[in-house]
Amino acid sequence: MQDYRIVKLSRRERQIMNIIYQRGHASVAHVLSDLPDPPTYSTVRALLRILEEKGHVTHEKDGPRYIYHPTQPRHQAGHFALNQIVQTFFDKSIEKTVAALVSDTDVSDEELDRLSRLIEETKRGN
Amino acid sequence: MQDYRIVKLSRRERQIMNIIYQRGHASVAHVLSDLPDPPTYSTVRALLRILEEKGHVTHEKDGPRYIYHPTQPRHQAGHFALNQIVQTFFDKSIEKTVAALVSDTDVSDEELDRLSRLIEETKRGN
DNA sequence: TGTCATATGCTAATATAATCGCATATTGCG
DNA sequence: CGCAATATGCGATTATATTAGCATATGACA
Repeated sequence: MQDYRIVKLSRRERQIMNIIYQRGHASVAHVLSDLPDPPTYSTVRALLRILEEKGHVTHEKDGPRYIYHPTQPRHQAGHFALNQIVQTFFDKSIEKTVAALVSDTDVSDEELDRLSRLIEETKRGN
Repeated sequence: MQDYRIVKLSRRERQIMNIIYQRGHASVAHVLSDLPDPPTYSTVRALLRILEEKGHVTHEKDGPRYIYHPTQPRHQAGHFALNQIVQTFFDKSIEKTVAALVSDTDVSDEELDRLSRLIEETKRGN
């Protein structure tokens, strides 16, 4: 995986990147409001500055404020993160991972139907 | 989720926990051999000591050496980590997550068949 | 049984992360 | 226009993580 840098993030950096990925993009105020044990506004800005220096995010101006975007596309980061989980907790088994996903909470029958269809389509694609 | 503490792990702590979860349990030497940019043996021991103080691992004696085990069960930690990913990168959608899983690499038709069966069984369980 | 290889116990130093404060700029609006 | 609210720029401090070294114990085996 090209962007192995993501595993080197510190605790706060990681939390912030998660917030930005979850929202797609975010202002300082957004990040602050989503952070657990939130520090001050200044602190968040400092961390975003560092993340930008390291190349994990960029910012654009939206009127008076900065909006931060991840540099690595969401789907790519998602794939990477997901593979990590599969390796670490599910013996590299997609099946075990899916089992955990569907066993989890209230997965509706409609959702399960969509999953069936998804897998059938994948089969045909092969 | 009860064990929200896991998100507070530092970079090295996280790496070490991942190794222990991947292996199930591990000695200092195991952890050291799996760590990227490996530090010294002493360093790994210090980190394991800290993880034990914080309650993330325990150790048992295996002859002359310590074997470290996670305190939170693997499946539980896996569920938690997986949910985080689903929330952060896949809009809380199980379907999108599974799509990423099966689109990824070389998923065999046999694997896809097993997935189909798994989902059918889940439906019946509902 | 003596000795080498490999453990742990404990302590201390250094590097990095996390935090905040003050000065200054910009926007929106009465 | 002028002012309150909300930004950013920059610098400095404190907390935490990361690292390593030395002394000592334990096990395997020639």
